[in-house]
Amino acid sequence: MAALPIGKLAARTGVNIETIRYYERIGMIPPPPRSAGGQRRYDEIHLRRLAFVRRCRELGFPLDQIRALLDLVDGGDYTCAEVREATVRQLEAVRARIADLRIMERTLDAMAAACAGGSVPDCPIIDALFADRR
Amino acid sequence: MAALPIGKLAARTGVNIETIRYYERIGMIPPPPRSAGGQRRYDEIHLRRLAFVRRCRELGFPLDQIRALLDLVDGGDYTCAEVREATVRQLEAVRARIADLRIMERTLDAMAAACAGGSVPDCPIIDALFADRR
DNA sequence: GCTACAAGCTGTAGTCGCTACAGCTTCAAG
DNA sequence: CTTGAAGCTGTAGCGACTACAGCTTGTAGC
Repeated sequence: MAALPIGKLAARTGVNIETIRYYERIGMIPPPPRSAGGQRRYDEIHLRRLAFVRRCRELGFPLDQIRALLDLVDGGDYTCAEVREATVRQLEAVRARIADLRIMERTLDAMAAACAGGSVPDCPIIDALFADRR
Repeated sequence: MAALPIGKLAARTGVNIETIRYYERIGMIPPPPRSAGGQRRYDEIHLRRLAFVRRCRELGFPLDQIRALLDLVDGGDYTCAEVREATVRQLEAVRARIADLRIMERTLDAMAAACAGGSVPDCPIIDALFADRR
């Protein structure tokens, strides 16, 4: 029924056209059938799958993990535990990244606070950046 | 006095050898003098400068911003306000990134909580990933 | 002085996840 | 039937490294 050209698929999933073609090239999504003239024609299954990839990307999953997830789903014999495993691992990765960034944030904030921001050439930020850590 | 070969510089700054050569190639650090046989020999000035770059990278500054910062310092006529500007902008970038990641964190956490993790093949995480946002 | 072998050299290619062309062809509305 | 939007392939670029391969140099111990 719905035979979406790539532009419509892009509009409906929020995934860039170039990115869709890229995903196909690297095997993230299956190659769709083509029109007589060679243009890609997508259906609801492609839409669902691409939306899944998009959703995972928004949650920070790397492409190879998404591929693994899709393989699980495609296999049909996946267990909830396997999926939960991947999710928890990703959650931990996100938390680790946040922890890193929070250190950066505190340091930058302290540096900005130490600096009056005047037109004097002697800046405590530069001093801090040049200072040896540890 | 101190004529450090690249390996020692790497050890003292915590910057990978390959990365040091890369920084030189892209003009982040000046090319050092060479030994008779063509090997790089660094001094304290190089050490300080590389440590500065390292410190900025740890704080998440992109290389071109670090370059701008170094240009400011090299010019000698920088003002505290300019440096503070760059720092505050970087702080904002870090905070924006944290905000993004916290959304991911909450979503992943909710998904993991919704999932019992049993060996049943019907997984609420997969359902959530396939569900339309909005 | 000689011998090992650690350390350094250059240049190129790969990583991740896209994004941006150039130069062409096809589709679909009027 | 025309026209302009949309799609096609293939390649190259981004940022910030990292990892070779295949060679040369430096240096410590004898």
